[in-house]
Amino acid sequence: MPKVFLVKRRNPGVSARSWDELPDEKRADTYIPVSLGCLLHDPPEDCRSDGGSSSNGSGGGGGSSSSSSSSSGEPGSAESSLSPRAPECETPEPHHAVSPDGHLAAKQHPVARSKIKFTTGTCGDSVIHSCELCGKNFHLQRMLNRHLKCHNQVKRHLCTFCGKGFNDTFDLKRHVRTHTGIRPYKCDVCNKAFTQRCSLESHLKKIHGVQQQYAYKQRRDKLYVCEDCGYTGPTQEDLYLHVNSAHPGSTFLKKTSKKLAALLQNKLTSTHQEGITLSEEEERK
DNA sequence: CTCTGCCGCGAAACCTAC
DNA sequence: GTAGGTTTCGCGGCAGAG
Repeated sequence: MPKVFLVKRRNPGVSARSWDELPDEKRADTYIPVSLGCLLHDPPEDCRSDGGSSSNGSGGGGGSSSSSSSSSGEPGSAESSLSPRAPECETPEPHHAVSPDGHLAAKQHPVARSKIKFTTGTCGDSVIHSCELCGKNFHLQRMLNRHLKCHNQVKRHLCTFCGKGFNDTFDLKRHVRTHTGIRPYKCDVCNKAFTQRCSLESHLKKIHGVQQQYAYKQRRDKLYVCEDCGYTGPTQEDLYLHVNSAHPGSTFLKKTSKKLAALLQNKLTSTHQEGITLSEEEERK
């Protein structure tokens, strides 16, 4: 990645990974407090409902980014005023929870990183729905609705390990891998493993010179990952069978839609039956 | 039709070798 | 200090579930 993008001011002499030990005024101006204290002390329903009081500011803006802040509506100023630093509820201690499979949680301190990206305010030609907060336009109302979540201080999906909040379940799921150490994407060449596909692809390209055969934004073959043990399978059925046998109490099984579960169970029993009839036939021989 | 989960992209922050 | 690789995550697009 070109260093030209690394334009954020850093707090001299202080590792960003110990920001949570510093008072806010000593942090970089792009710091977004984790507000874990609030998360831990406030009733969860407050933190998890949309439109509630402030909690986690990450993603809500308030920082500066050189890359994409341009174009209509002065998004930078809009977001800055929108998201002043949230009232602090600092985390003096990492939340040492234990994951369902016994991982000691939060060996690392929770990290409040400033990942503020400004939107450009442009989104195609047929612009209809406009965000009043940052000026970004959307061609569909539902896209605007979803976008509005990113301005919301309250994150609906909280990490059980460190308390960090996310707008998206997948973002949370992806984040949790940093605690569980599950790295589903393995390099075939050197066996190094990564938590995200793009990390693997970046590695393959830079280290091994392997160019991906996918077009821009083309979806890759889905990899089904067991978040309990890191097992990966090529199909959902494969993963279901694994979880069913290895982690019967897994939330994955509860979350799997009844329709799909029934489908897979049918398939499972039918293959089981096939196996029985085959063995019976072999016995007759 | 809306909501939600998943995806890929891009970028900031971090790490480490030199 | 610099360069380059890695980690992490914000967010728009898309597709499936409800």
